[in-house]
Amino acid sequence: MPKKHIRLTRLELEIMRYVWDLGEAAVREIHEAIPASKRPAYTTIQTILTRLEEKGAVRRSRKIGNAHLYQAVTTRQSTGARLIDELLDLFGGDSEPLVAHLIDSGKLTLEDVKHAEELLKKRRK
Amino acid sequence: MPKKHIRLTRLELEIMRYVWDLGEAAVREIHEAIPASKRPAYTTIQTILTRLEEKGAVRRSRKIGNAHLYQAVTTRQSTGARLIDELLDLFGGDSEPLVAHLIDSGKLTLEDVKHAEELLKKRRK
DNA sequence: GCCGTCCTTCTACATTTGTAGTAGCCTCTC
DNA sequence: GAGAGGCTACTACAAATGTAGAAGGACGGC
Repeated sequence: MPKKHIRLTRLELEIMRYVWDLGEAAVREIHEAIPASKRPAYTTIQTILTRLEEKGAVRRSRKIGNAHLYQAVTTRQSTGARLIDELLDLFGGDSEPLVAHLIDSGKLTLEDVKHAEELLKKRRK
Repeated sequence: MPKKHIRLTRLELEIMRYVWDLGEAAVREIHEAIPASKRPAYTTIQTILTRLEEKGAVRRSRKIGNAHLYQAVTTRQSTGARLIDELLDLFGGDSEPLVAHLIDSGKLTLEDVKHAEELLKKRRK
């Protein structure tokens, strides 16, 4: 069975994004992928990856040369789902404010909505 | 001008929820409003409120007897908006996965979607 | 086979966060 | 106006988080 919940910190989440995006990543790849302006030291990334490994969010998949490659264990979906649920709590479980903000900030398109509607109808059956 | 960003921790956010819900709240009110099973010590709430005050998220509005009443400075909306945006970053700015999860977990109704659609159409003009 | 690189592993440490006790100051009630 | 009870202000401290240096091992090129 899957781990209860893995609580990731902001920085950990930030690093996870790269792991998810890259599929499989070495410390150096992640380090270089981070915009120079906010790039932490190489060893900082390493430390975080080690902690992520301890938390069970990533695992070492294989080695290339003497470098480890890390791979996500937790999916972006499930991690995101938890965060969304937490966010909803903030609004007492009502998703309306959330959707409203997405629209206000132009992140939710009409197309997205149509798609959502379809999903909903399909689901209803 | 408003503070750059106020970064609230999980517990702080939890407490803010009560402040928002109650409009104006004393430490004791919040303390009692929290379900006994997860209720921290009275002074813990107090500490958090003091920190929230330092961060500029709440302010002391007035006193009742010798107790301070706290009031939110930051709105639930703006705080939520920031969190949503952070969440979106996780998905590379694509709100689809977010909406999909809302639907999967039954939090987004067809009615919500219709409403969103209207908003969008209005906004497009 | 040797050397420079690069990677890992360990260790360190300041801050932030969660959690709460203590002491003393008000206030309301007699 | 004296006492009880509640409230605040201070202090404390462990754990989590962000951040990184140092030391040494291994790999690839020559």
